[in-house]
Amino acid sequence: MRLLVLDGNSIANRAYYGIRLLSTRDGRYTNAVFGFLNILLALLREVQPDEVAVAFDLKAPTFRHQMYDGYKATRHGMPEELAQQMPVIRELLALLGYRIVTAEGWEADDILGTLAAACEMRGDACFLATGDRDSLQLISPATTVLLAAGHGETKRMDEAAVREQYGVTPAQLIEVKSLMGDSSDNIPGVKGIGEKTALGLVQKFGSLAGVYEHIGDPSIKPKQRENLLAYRADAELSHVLGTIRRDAPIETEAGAYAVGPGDPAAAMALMQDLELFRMIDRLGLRQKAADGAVLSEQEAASRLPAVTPSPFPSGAAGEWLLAEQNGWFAVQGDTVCPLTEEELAPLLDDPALALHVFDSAPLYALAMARGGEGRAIRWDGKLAAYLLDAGASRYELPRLADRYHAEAAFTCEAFPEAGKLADLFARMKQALREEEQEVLYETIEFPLARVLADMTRIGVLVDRAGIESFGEKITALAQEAEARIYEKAGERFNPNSPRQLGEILFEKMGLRHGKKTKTGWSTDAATLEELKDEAPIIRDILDYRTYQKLRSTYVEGLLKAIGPDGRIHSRFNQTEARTGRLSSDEPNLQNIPIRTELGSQLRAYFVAAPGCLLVDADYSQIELRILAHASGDKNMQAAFRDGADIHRATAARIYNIPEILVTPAQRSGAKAVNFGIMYGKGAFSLAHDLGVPLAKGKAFLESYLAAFPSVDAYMKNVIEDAREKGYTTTLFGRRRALPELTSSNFQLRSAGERMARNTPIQGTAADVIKLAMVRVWERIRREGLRSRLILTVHDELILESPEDEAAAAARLLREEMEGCVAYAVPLTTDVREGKTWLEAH
DNA sequence: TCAATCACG
DNA sequence: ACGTACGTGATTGAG
Repeated sequence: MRLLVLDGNSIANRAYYGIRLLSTRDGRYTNAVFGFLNILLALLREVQPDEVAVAFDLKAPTFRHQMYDGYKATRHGMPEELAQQMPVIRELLALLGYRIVTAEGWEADDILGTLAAACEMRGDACFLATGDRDSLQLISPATTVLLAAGHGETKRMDEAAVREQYGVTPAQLIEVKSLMGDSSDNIPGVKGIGEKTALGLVQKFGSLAGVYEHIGDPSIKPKQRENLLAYRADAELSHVLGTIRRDAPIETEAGAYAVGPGDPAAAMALMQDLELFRMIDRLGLRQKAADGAVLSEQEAASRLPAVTPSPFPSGAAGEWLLAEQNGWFAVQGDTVCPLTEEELAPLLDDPALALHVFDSAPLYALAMARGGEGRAIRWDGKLAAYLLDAGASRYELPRLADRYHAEAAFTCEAFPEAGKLADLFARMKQALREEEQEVLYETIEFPLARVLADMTRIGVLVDRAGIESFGEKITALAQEAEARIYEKAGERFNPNSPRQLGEILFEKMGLRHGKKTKTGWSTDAATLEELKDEAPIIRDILDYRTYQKLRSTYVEGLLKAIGPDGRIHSRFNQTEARTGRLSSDEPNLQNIPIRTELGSQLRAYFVAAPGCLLVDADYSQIELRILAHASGDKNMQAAFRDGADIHRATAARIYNIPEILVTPAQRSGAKAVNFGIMYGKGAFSLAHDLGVPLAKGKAFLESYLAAFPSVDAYMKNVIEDAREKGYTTTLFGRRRALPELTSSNFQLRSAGERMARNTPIQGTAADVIKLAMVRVWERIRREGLRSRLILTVHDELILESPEDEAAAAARLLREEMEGCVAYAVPLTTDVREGKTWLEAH
């Protein structure tokens, strides 16, 4: 017989802190629930128990509380985000058939101790799962502790492991703790005695009592002896407080904790409500719920026409749904037709068909690869899903079906039955209408998919030989810097490893360390920059990092990505960024260096095809202009009209002086606030960036907000509005859910507030350039031009144009970009032409 | 697989 | 008292 006992509170705590905060669309937190189930599944796999008990603390004061009032007084209260999830965890466990054990006035670890003792009496094996090291005292030949380590992993602790780690027996851990105390449990211990000393004493004298029997022993230092005698009462009280009890009033009979059938259907419904769709299958709930409902399944089957895959009918017409689920399937009514790519490609431009698809991007790519355009594609469920929840990490049919409660049972193995896809699509269309995102969908998001597919297909030409020779130069520079590093460090190590680098700089060389990271001292550029006057090696490390980055990410990364046509065909992802921006990958062409002279040389190798020019246009200060418009701030709007230089004009308004008198420091201060204001930057970091005292940073921020009062009001309003609604919107109606805004956790809430400030601005800028892209692409086509849209970098569009067409293309680009919206301040662009990206930008 | 770092807007 | 700027993607090292 094997009994598994979980310390429910402790495991929930581990689960909560081990997994980033997850929430449902309507803002209920689920990370602890999810993490708890993860850990439970791992435990079941490892222990293979015959019985399972889950112990929870009851909130009432415990037995040990009553004995010592201060006990646990300093333990932090459970965060609200976790507290909310505790009853859910308990409910779910019960629905899964597990027995929950509590006892009024007793703590979970006392229940663990009691069950372990009962197992020992019977000769059964007991496994205690907890994150609390106190439970190690319960270890015996029959009792093993599985210490939760995070990420569902556990560390198996038995007698040998305790002896190896602490050099004492499990029972002696109580003696150790009564000497050293435990501040998190408010167990006082003996002042001046820490873990090392306590372990040493117990190893030598066996127990607390043994220590006092040999209090005169010469190995005890006089100061320690004095403390031991002075705090003897604390030590003895600690011994009582630290001993886990084994006599809690709970059921201990064999068989009392057998796992019951539970209620799989209700458990599944709860998991769906919590949007933990993956977990449903991992727990095998779908099967169990189905087994329990055989009758209704049969009834359902008798009502629905039996659906068998059939070939796509020749001459088919009208609306078909199309989605990929281990192969492509077309669906119409009750008909389901599997399709190979060969069969599918011609359908994508069939004038008789209207295809409502899930994920149009690969379909456009397929159509274009065969010379088509994908004209039959009329609607894309993946884009709808993105607009309905930009926060989701992935968009997949099975989980969407669950989320929208389409009466679907999509599985990963087979395509859903006919009708279910239609149900899901209909619900998403309805939701788009209700959220007033239809216009955004119709005019921007849907038509953009084809534009992006076209950009990927065309790609951008690069000068391979140029990149290679740049690479050789950089490699040589990197090797030289590396040699200087080894020479100055006096040894060889891997300078790419922040850990090894930290050891050299902060331990061996004794440089003062700044911020810490999770794994050691930070060695990032900002930290090293502060040290560069203290040791010459710093310059070499910073240089090495620069060269290494250029070589690995850019030179090697780009060379790997060049296609047989000499061009790089990056993807432009439409459902990745939560603000509505596009992202680019394989390779990312939106982070090609420009800020340094050396790095920007790479842009010379992005070139126009022979006989062509690159025509590059970028919006000037689009986000600040959107802020000026959205806030309605007349002063900021005037600043944009007044000056060629917005930061100078801003400074002039802050100080109420003519632009000509603005000093460089005033201008750079204004620039920093202009950007900081959109991100929710505080006085602290503003002051830090400007290198001025905190008070000065504060004053700067205040004068700024006084000079632009409507900006101040707008920012406050946008946060408040998002808090009430639970989401924020762009000027085009794009949404982003922000459940963080109602968190009781200061850090989370603050982060939410910064997102609420920034998303409407960044997102609106994304809406604008996306609209411009659609218009540019369609106009080029309409006018029969040979220019092609090839790149976009957030506020920048690049065309590749035949030389004789470049001037017209430049005009078109400017007109469409500047003219696609009419805001209170004009959106202006800088347009340039050149043979390379370096020249054109 | 995650953390640290750094490239861009 | 908190802890200090939004949004991405690629590479590297290390558990």
